[in-house]
Amino acid sequence: MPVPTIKFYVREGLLPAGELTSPNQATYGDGHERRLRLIRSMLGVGGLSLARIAEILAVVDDTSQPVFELMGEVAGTVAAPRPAGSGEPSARARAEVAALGERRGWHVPAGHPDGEALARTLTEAERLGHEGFAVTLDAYAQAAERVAEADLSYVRGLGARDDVLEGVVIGMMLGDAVFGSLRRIAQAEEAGRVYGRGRRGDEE
Amino acid sequence: MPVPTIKFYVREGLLPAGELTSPNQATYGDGHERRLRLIRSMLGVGGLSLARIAEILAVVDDTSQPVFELMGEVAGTVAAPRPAGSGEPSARARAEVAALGERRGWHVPAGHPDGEALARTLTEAERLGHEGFAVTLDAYAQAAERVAEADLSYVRGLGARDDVLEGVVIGMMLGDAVFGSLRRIAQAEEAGRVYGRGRRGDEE
DNA sequence: CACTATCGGATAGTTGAACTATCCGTCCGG
DNA sequence: CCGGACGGATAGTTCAACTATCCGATAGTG
Repeated sequence: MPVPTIKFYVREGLLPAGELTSPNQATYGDGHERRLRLIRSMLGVGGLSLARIAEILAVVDDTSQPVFELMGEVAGTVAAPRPAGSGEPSARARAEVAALGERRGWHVPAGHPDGEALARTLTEAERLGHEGFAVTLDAYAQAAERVAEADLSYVRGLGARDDVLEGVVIGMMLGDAVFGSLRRIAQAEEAGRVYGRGRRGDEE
Repeated sequence: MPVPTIKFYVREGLLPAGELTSPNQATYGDGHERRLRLIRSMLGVGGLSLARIAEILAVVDDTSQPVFELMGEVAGTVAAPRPAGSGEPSARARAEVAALGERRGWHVPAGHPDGEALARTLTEAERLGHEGFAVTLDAYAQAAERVAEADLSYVRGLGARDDVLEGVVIGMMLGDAVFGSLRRIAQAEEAGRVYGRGRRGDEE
């Protein structure tokens, strides 16, 4: 890890400065290394911007609140606010989201950030002529529930506050990456089943 | 859509030039608009780079192969080759991936691109002190299978070749975005169930 | 038929994010 | 006691994705 980069992160407020032992000598500890690794992972695996990383770290470092209030906060902060096309979701997409919430017994009130994000994505699908994509929503939702269960039970197994928050952040990022890979494998598998040996490369 | 941007896309080979009717007049059609919309969506919702978009479009435009051979190709091209940390996956991660493939009856030979990507992500988890994250793999894999089924059955409902390929591309991107939103909603829901009203914002 | 606004094509400049290099003054270590 | 590493500040670099300007030709208007 190049030194100038670390200096840069300190300047940007992502990494606390070391303890000054004298005007030009500072000492770094375990926490610094851990934090640095976390930053690099969010950047690499998570694909987050430094600005977003700074927000997340701010939440993680705010010790003034109980842990589980913060969890949702962190999860929400991890959620990427993609440009996602134009802007406002269509009424139809909103209705679809509301209906889905109803079916699954979810609490997704109007204006819920993730609900809105979902509606915007569905609106984008409509604009692309794929309004039928919404038929997959229930299967996706079931899958999401299963993953969320696994996530939560993993997080519950973590001990201290810092570990939990970091676990949420990391679980969010790694989970996305892991699921992406698994999804592609499963798709290839399914395509093979449906269409008979749809091979991907020259393997097997 | 600003004209200079379109010119730029044409220069980059993302968008075919219009039919030249005279040295300085060209005509654009339906396909151009459709293509442009697709590009903007990959850029926005999918968060892909122009370089990657160009690769994907090249595959979509290559009419020399049967449709379902191309499907896996497109899916693989959509897969983001994140820096994902250092480089080589750990032996342990590889073993974990192989074991998972075994349990699920998947064909994931050594060197399979998505298998490797998955192993790299798990290696990253280890480096972050979360080797236990792997216990969630089976739940994730089940969820991935469910999603893949839904994806495939959606794609089967599309008619012509172009529609199918575009559907794969779009389904991949939209699916990721949709699943991300659903996952966060489901997590909040699950957190609420497990910890009792873990609220997210000031709603409800 | 003249004339100007517009188009296609090419070249060059801008913006923002994430670094990277240089400089300067201090102080630790040999 | 002195050379070289360190902390801090400032400025420069690189890359991606645009954006603006210029040029010559032509299409459409009067």
